[in-house]
Amino acid sequence: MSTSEQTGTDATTQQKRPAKRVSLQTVERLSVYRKVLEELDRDGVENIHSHDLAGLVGVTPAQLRRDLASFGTFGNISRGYNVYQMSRTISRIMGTDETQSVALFGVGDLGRALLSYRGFEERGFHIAVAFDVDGEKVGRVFAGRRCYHVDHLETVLREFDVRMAILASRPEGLQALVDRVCGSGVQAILNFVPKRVSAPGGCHLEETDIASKLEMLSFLAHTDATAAHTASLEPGEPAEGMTA
Amino acid sequence: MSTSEQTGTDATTQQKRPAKRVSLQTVERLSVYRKVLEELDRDGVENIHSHDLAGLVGVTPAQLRRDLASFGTFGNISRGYNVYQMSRTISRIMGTDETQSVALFGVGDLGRALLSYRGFEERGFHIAVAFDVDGEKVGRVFAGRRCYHVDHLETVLREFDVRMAILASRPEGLQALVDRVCGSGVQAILNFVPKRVSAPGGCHLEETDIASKLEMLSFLAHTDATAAHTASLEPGEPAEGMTA
DNA sequence: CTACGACTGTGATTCTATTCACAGTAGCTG
DNA sequence: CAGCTACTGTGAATAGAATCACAGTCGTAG
Repeated sequence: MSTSEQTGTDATTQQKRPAKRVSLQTVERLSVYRKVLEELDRDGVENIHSHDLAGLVGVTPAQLRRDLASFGTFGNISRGYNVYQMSRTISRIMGTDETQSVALFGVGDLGRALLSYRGFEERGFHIAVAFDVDGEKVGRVFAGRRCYHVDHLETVLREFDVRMAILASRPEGLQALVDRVCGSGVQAILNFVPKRVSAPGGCHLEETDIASKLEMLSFLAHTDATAAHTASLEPGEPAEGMTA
Repeated sequence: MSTSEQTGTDATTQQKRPAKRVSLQTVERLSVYRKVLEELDRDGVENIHSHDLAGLVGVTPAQLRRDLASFGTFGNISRGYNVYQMSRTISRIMGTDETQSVALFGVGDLGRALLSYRGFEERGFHIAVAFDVDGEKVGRVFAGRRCYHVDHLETVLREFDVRMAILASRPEGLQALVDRVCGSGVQAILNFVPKRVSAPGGCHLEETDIASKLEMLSFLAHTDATAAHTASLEPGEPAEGMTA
């Protein structure tokens, strides 16, 4: 939403490669493909056809093929896609073929959980440093990562060559934090704090509101508990006047 | 995908109320609207126009109006929408106007973080019970919630009248767990475990893969670091042969 | 060596979501 | 009380994503 501005004033107009514009939904699916492909690779599968892989990840074969085709030609006809190769290629597309340093802001309960989450390393991310404002936490080491005071983020971020950040702090002053972080070379931010912030141009920001997911699920559960998939309000409440 | 079948053979063909089909994206936005509306309500704002609210949440006024209109008529012309009323109405639509009991599976780092997360209660969710398989954890109380052994989930879930569940366990045997949970009256599951599972009919399942979000951000950061928004593969790697 | 079967990549099509734009109306002003 | 302003709700238009369906190709089998 905040990441979709970008006027089409692309300098290099005459490109050889397809260079299509790729939707975020495609990228999201790519991530799933890669996850499944790695499992397949571990199981020793070498090649797979589009409709088999599509079945495993829960999309249509056509969609899978189109997703992949946005990045060029992948598959060998009548042998399908090479599992290992394709997994590597997707990693390269996403920039996760080499481990990237990530900074964590906020060493509360969630922050600590993220620090000890094993899933990041094997997906190409390494939380290199943590930040907090709490004097109790600053200076300590959590799961192998030192916690610095937010005041020094500019220096520390550059020192560790951090390009991505995760926000798991208190909501107070979050926007100011985002601005500073973006100003220090961070290009992408994953925000767990349930507070709306916006990133300056050139920096991508992704919200992850856990409670919001629950709300969606609650809606789904409630709606098809009553009507099958039609949601309407009971006729008794058109939200009138009440203007104090 | 699995929730979009439903032929239009609606019994009550002559409905007064709109009863349109609502997309998940709309619901996701509703959740954001409500969050912002509650902030506004706390700040004492009583009414707001579509374009002001739209500006705050980052959508177009037209989209906001249409989202709301899928559920009936909300707004007072030339006074806009009543903040408090609308917030309540959205809660009612999502079924979060009354607190719902949620079960947590897996009391690892993430599970404990979720247990101590304060955001749930104020959004209408209460993690009532926790489950684990670890003998060290079963029987203990975490942040006020008792941890039961997964073996007894059927009894405990019914006892606490749980309709929603959060998965934060180990990936082993996850599908079996999902099946049992769904068989015990749970209608919606939020899955944090990075493993693909499917829910039986009538039960909704939502994936939340944190690493996947980072991958998306990594992609975005890498692509507009090179070309503005066009992503292509370097010409050197068409993923040929290599079939061992 | 040739003919067949099956798969990928992609133009064309359908379906869905978003935006535009305006009719209709509530409140305000003089 | 009449006229004006500015808003909502919604039909129509547009943009975008998913699917269909087939041309072209590769491997295989006889």
